[in-house]
Amino acid sequence: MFLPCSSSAAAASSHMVNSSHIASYTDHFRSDHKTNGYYGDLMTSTNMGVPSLQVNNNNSEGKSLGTQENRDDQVKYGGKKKGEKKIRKPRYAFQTRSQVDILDDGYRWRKYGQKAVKNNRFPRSYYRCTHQGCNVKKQVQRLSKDEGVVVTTYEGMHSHPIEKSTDNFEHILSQMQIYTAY
DNA sequence: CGTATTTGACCCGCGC
DNA sequence: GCGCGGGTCAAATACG
Repeated sequence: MFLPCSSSAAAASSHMVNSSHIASYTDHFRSDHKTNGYYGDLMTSTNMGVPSLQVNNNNSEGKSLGTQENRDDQVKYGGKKKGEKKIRKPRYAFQTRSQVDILDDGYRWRKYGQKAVKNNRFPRSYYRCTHQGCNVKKQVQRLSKDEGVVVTTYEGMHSHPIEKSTDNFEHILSQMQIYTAY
């Protein structure tokens, strides 16, 4: 995915989160033996190139939900998709410690929703990649427990190049810390 | 004026 | 069947 080059994101914040548990995003995955390790690789690539950042491996169950998705699923709630597989799309979450929720990863995102999360006084924001034909989604939410922590969940994979300069991305990398890869 | 965000309504799966 | 929680749409609005 992103992170085209290894950047010098050594700037670790003074505080870090050990008790983070992202694993809750792997809620549904069991079905479909489709499990191609494919997405696992994807995930691995998330923390690629980023040297010296602390990977939080406390969540022993960082499984890579193996279900695949059909990309052209324009499911508007008027007409369901072809009614094929009801498999879940894999999602990948990582949390960062940042003051701002909107971490610019180089892609253009259009916000399409915001919902309050239960047991969380902060809302969750839903974004979609604006690139034509790109259905990648992401959602961003903040932990109510520790408002300094932002959880970003990606869904899908970009099939087009990044639109913005990576310099900026390195810049944001220097401000955040990735704790979990999967 | 075109594009992005806001926001309530709507859809859906699930549990009771 | 209904209510709830999570996710999405789309009209209105804000913004450059």
